[in-house]
Amino acid sequence: MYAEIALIRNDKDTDKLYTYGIPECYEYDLNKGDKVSVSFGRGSNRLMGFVFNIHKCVPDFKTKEIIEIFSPVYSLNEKQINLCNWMRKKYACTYAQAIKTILPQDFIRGTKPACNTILELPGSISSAESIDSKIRPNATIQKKALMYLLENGSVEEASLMEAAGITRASIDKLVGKELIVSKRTHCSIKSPTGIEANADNRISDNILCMLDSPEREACYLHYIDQAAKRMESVLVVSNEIAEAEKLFKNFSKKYERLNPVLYSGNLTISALESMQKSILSNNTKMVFGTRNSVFLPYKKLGLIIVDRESEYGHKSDSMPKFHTSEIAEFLKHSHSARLMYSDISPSIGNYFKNSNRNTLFIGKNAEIGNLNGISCIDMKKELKSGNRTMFSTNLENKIATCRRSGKGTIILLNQKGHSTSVACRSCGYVMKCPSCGLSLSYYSGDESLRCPHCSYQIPTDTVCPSCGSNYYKYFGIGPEKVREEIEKRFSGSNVLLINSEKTKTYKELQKSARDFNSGKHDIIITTELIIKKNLIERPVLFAILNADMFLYGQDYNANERFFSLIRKIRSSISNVDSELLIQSYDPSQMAIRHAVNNDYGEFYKEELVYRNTLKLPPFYRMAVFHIFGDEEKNVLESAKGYAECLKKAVEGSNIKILGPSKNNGLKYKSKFKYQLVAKYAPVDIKEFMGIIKYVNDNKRQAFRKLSVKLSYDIDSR
DNA sequence: AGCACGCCGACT
DNA sequence: GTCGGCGTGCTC
Repeated sequence: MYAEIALIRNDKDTDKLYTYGIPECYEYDLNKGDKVSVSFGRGSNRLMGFVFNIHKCVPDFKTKEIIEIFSPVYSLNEKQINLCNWMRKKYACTYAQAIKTILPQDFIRGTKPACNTILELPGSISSAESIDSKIRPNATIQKKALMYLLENGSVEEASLMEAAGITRASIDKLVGKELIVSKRTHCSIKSPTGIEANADNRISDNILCMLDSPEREACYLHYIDQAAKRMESVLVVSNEIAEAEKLFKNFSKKYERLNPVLYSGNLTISALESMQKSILSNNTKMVFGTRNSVFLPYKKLGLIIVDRESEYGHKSDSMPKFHTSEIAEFLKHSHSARLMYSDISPSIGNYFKNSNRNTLFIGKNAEIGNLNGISCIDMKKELKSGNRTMFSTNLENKIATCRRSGKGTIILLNQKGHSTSVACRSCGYVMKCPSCGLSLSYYSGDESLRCPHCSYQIPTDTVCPSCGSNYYKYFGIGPEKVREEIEKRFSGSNVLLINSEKTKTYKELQKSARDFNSGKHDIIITTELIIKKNLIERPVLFAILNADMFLYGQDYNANERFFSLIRKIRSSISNVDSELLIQSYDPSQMAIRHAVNNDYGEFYKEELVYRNTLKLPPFYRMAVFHIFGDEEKNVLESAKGYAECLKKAVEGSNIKILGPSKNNGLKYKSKFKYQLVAKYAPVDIKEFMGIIKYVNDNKRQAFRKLSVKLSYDIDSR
């Protein structure tokens, strides 16, 4: 009998199945999906691997034998093996990357054996003297091990390793010298891959739920009940653990009989093991978690809910860069499960996909939140009437009224610092970050200039470094400047500035919200941070000082994000006396218009036209390649080489390659990073995957030699 | 990642 | 003739 094994190595060269012989003593115990260890290469290094196939046909090359089988708690089940094969194609990733994504790290490292290895002394050794005569006098550990065997008779390998402090490799050597006899017992735990759910072939239609709480929860309950009645499992995937915890708390009482669990990344290995066992044995039929919970070994899923589908948290940032919804679609097919997406403002891409199917849309025109009034101010008119400040007359009056009536004000700004750029009025020199090339923001607190992207920071200079004049000017509105203005205009106001630098934890954010709700502060200047968490309780005036700042981003998602932001503001409002005011220099922009009318359908229609004419997703797809490393010269050279090879490979096709360009993210992983973007039509995906494979094979050695690394996202959004 | 093999120049 | 440095390619 032979097993085809995927090896766990960080190497694309060995990304294929290797055939190993199955020792006779293991033939009964070994199952597809089991974790094993094998020797690989000329050295005697052991590797972990997973069995992808078992067969009888004798290969026409030499084979080695499997060394050890591990406990079935670490195994992949049939569906997970199918998922691995699918991910390898879909994301152009390796077996090892797919397996590492599916199984917790601890399971790949874990070494609980499936079969016990029993060790004892051979008949020729019966006394301490005979041990001394067979080993060298300075081999203290070997002596300790043999003495332990002499005293205890037959022992398990693990207990000898612990008692004598001896490694497995040394035991192997002693076995080879016939100083120890090794015997294996049969596996006591049966592998769980045996019984598979009988999938009926009826793939039900998706559900897209656009309801806001509490109707949203009621909708979940309805479909969970249906699945529970059929004795099927339910998976609820949230974008972040706090959200998953909230749902878990709300739902777990009602569904105690389904033994609900909360799955998170920071569980201990023993907790993970017992959770896996409970899901495998179909004892646990309800799981709440973040994106990784889609990889648990479900027996028969009846319902998958992807909660807050449009949020970033659903996308993985390490290879393979999967999105929860992609894996959920796979699960839907392999389990014949129902799949529900839920978001008050679904992503354009997902809405588009589901519009072309028989998806059941729920709550398309549902009310969102309790907004009392929404208005839009044309700042061009303000300019004409002589108001050159950042506050329209209307806004200024409203803030004053709010202060008198005890209403709070929240000013939304997606900027940092005091001023977003600093330039010399005399020569036009603009202060820029030397590594990112972005305009430096001015921070009034410590009189510093900082890069909005990296950690670059310098003290403010009094003279221009280019021409020496002292005509510096600060452009662009940052939160610090807004605070100055407010304190000038509304004396006695207590302004709170919330940003991601000062408010790092959820607790700090909660405290800020409490202070605001209690009236300790009457005005907050913040990013969208506080809205997402639904922490505001008192009646408020929301003000967006400059909607154009959100809309003129270089990102094609800007419209979508702005529209979604307004929906979230609506949803976060629990108090009926709240209102929203949007200032813009061009209020006729369609994202603003539809956001004011709260009309997703119309927004979607118009946005789709725009995406289509500009050949953007969902009509075209973007793949992003990151080339990174610690030596800039090597990284740049590699990026250029990769781009050249890629461009040559796509010649004659409809695929377009942009770049390489410098990218400033990823500062914690590598010092330098360059980025390539490929734009392709969905019909060209097969051709494109072939090209990626070809280019990667071509460039692998060059990258390795220069210690440059590559990661990519085939379908970025 | 490590190991072997093959090619080539240097040195006995 | 043979030793060793280095680049390349394979590992079931």
